[in-house]
Amino acid sequence: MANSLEIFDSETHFVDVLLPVPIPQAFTYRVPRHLNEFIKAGSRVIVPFGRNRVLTGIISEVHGNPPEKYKAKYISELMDEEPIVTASQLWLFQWVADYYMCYAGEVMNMGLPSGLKVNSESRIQLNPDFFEHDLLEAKEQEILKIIEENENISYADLSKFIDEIDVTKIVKKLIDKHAIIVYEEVKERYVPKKIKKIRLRASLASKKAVLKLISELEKSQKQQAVLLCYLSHTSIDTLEEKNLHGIDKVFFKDAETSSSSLKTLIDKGIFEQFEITVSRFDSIDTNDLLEITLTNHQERASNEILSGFAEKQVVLFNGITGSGKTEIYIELIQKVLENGSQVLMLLPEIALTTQIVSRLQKVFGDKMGVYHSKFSDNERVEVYMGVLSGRYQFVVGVRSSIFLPFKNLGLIIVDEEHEISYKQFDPAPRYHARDVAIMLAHKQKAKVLLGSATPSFESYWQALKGNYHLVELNERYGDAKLPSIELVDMKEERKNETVRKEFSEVLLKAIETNINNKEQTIIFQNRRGYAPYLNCEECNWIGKCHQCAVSLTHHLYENTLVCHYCGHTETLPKVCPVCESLKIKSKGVGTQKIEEDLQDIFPEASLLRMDFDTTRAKNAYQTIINEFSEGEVDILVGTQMISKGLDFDNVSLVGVFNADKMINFPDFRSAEKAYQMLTQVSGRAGRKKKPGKVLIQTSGPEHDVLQFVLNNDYKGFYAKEIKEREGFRYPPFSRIIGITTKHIARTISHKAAGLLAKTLKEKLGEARILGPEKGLVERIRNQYIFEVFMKLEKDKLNIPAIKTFLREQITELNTQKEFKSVRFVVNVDVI
DNA sequence: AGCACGCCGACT
DNA sequence: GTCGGCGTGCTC
Repeated sequence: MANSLEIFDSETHFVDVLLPVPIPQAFTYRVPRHLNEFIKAGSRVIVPFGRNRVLTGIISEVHGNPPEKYKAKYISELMDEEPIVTASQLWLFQWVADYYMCYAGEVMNMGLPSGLKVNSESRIQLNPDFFEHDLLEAKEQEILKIIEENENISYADLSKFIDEIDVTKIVKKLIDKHAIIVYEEVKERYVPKKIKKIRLRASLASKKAVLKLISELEKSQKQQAVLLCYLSHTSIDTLEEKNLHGIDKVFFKDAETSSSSLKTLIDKGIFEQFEITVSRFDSIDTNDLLEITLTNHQERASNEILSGFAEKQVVLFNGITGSGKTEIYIELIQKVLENGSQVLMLLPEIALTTQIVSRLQKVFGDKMGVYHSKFSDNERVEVYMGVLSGRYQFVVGVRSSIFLPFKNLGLIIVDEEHEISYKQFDPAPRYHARDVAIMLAHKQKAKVLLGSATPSFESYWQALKGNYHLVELNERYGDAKLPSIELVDMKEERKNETVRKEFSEVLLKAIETNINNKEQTIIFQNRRGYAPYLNCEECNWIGKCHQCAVSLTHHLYENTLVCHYCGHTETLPKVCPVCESLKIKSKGVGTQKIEEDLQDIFPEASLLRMDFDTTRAKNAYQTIINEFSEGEVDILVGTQMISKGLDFDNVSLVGVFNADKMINFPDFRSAEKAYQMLTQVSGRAGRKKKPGKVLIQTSGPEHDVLQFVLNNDYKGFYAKEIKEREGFRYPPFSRIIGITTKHIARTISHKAAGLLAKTLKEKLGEARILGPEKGLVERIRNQYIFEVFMKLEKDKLNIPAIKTFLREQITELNTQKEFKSVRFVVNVDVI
């Protein structure tokens, strides 16, 4: 109907466009005829969306079917001559959306660097057909005058012209009266990096001409100096050829020549200035690349991996910490690159800024692209486009680099495969980079190497079942010894009253010895801030966040109370806000407190702290690591950040402050996580010649996780835990889908979760549904949180069908007026 | 998700 | 009276 008056022929094209909005439907736009021959799936388009929004989208399909129920709008602009998104990426966006129960547009939004999207800015224009100026109020006239004088002014600039607080309101009135027109100006965000260069006018670029010029400038000493500076950077004998490229303008500045003289020479037409586009990444000298040789053990492991790939798509490489996994990776990467295929190596975010990348760079030079979240938008676009053009055949990156435009991957390496940071938690898509990597590799017929010293149960289980090939390496590199691990029984120490500020005597003695021996110590406490809560000893008041159901953490240096969930910050009260008592005390221990206490106990020692708070700035992380590696620092206090991919030669002691919190966390995975974390942290000790020592403070030394860590017995630990998992049908025997309800009213959130759980139980049986339970934190940002979990056996159930059913049930609940504003967040494979 | 529209409280 | 709070609905 909507199209009844329009005439379409075989030359009328339509496109389905992926837009960065969480809406299930496809959006169909019409293609203006002049773009017909240029339109391709995978290219970016700018489209009007809604009343006056302008968005960048990706064409997912070109077709000739006019939509039946509405009139398609026209594309406003085609941004690319050639697609910048590959067919494989389009497929992956859809696969991730289906599997993780979100929308392809959301996946696209996350997968593309934001520099590839456009910025739009509202600009204002006079309406040429408006003549009723006398009908306007004074204020409106005033603003209209400014617009008249500054044609096409932006909204933001307009408010700078006038003190009026509510410019927008008056502008709105002017729009209503048709005095002005507002439109969206769109511009690309990516800005290529340019440098300014200087060269001689072509006719002067010869030895003869230049010599003449030098003598002509005899009277203008400063200008002559500029010219001589130029010649010192080129070469007078090959001037004609060298002059084409010119020299960087900064060279003149570095040589401290007069900038006004340079300008004069440019104005006289002797020099000319031009710009070239350069890469944002420093080029690396490719003549000086490092060669690596493998030890016998590494050689054997490498060969086993290769023969594993002959049979299986995925190889799980279980190599203990310090076994030199990186060298083996390098060897494999080189082999795959020689075959002309691409390689992607995934690293957990935090490991990426460090030593491993610089090591890889020494081997692969600038063939290797690095994709990291601390890069700027512009830098990320350059890596993206570098992969697309084939300039980077090898990329090391964080989890989102699985969405880069690879065309012929031969190998994906997922290092520290067990790391839970591979799973994106918020926002959608809540994907697991390792699992998506396996899917992507399957699609591109590539191999996957999962590496870990403490494999996830999922992967180890797959390996033992024979679905993955398993390679193990139990030798440390060189003569490095595994650290000796000891438990410190805090109950015992408390009884003997040897505990000082929560530190055991054993640990303090060990630190002291270490300081005296000029060796370094790492203290691990997985809690940042100074103290986890503030408590009034008079009335028992506890500082809580007003919009989340958690206590506020005391941060000493900032003198603040901070909510670690919503980021809310307030200044530390001097007296109790309830009873005005002065007896308000910090309780519990965070990294700041440990740092302070250690400084107290060892006033001579130099300390560093590494946690979320000290590593916010772009290079802060690197700075701390450098400072610590240089060896002047005695003790490094840190959260789990310190456990990832760092090798310090001089660390001979690792102290784990409180192991009990990790072990007793209410989650079926807590033992697995605690084992992984303790093993990783222990691995930081004694990487070179010195055998390291690890001291774990605990009040429950008999706990079997600790016993397994002590004996470095991954297999024993796995064997015991997997039985329990099987008994309770927990992963890897099942898949868990979590559904979270969020609402400002507790009862409504609870009721919605309850109803959903009820229908799911009816459909799938009581045993498969857990909950609803209130969230681990009951309220975050004023939203009450309830959770329902589905435990679905992989082998018995049709999980895609269950997902569809779940989606329908959520939609159904959202149509009921009581639950209209309840937010349902679905998390497939919750961790 | 954003953004506009629309319907009720507390204020110059 | 009106400003502006956020509930509701729509986006090709």
